[in-house]
Amino acid sequence: VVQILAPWLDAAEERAWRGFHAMRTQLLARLSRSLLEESGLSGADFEVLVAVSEAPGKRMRAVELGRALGWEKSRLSHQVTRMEARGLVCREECKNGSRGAEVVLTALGRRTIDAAAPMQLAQTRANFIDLLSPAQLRTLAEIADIVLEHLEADSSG
Amino acid sequence: VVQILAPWLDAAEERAWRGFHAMRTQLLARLSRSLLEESGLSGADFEVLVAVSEAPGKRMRAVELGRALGWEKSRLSHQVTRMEARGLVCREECKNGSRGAEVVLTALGRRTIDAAAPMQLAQTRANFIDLLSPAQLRTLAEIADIVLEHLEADSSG
DNA sequence: AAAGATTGAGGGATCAATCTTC
DNA sequence: GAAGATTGATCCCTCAATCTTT
Repeated sequence: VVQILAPWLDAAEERAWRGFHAMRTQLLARLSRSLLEESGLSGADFEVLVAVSEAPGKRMRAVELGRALGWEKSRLSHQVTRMEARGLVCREECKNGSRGAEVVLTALGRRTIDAAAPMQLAQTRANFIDLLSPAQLRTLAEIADIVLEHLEADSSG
Repeated sequence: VVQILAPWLDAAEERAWRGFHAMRTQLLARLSRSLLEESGLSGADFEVLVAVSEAPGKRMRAVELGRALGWEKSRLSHQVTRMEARGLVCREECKNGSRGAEVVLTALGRRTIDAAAPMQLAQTRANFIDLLSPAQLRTLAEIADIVLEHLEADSSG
């Protein structure tokens, strides 16, 4: 979101913030581009397929899926509509009680995610994980924990 | 882009990658939401206003602006069209030679960015920078440098 | 009314095609 | 032809409104 807040940040702060901003932007662009080229999937498609393919029975209630991904229900609904049109998943009525739908992986969806996941992993390693030392990875995880904890506390408190 | 690549990542790698992914997503959501609520600007609006407002004469050639932001020309064109409709910037023909347009900050654009920038800085501090130690900021900057250098080398080589 | 889900509109990002000026 | 810029199509995301079932 931010570019130049320079006058009010010291040099070290600015370097960290700008770096984070640029890395976030460019790494995401790289990974989502390669995913799209190699597998024909958007990042959102991929996340849905991974979540559903790991669920027992390769099916998941829509409301659960939304929670797992941290998505709004309308976003999930639109996304599933697009993916259903392409044959990657289908909707089925929930077994017990008719309130709620389930998202079910199709055979095509299964094949697609099985082919895409190893490639995406390789890209993630090559462009990120394997470039960093164990200490750097540890610090990054710490940073994420701190920031996420703050965001949660702040929104629920 | 990625959620669960767990089987092929060790615990430390997974923690760092998942943490980065979640932090990237949620921090961006928080900052862009507060920017929109407080100033009526999207992240893209903000970046354009900051860049133009810092240029000499509060004006900037479109091609330069695109380079500075790392945007495609069509993205910039669409964005400027929307911002022009809202009166935040306007287009003018380039002084020397008629090839190329300039994007010029309007009085409204000036007022808007002057009001928005301090709030956005405060949000960035409160939700990110001020939560981290100098050592953590330093490591994050290092990580960003490594990853960005790799991405550049990889795309140009 | 509340929970689960869908829909439509509108901003946003990317791609391919186009147009103009040099 | 190449650089600078615009346009239209399409997908993605958010919001507000709606619909259904309990």
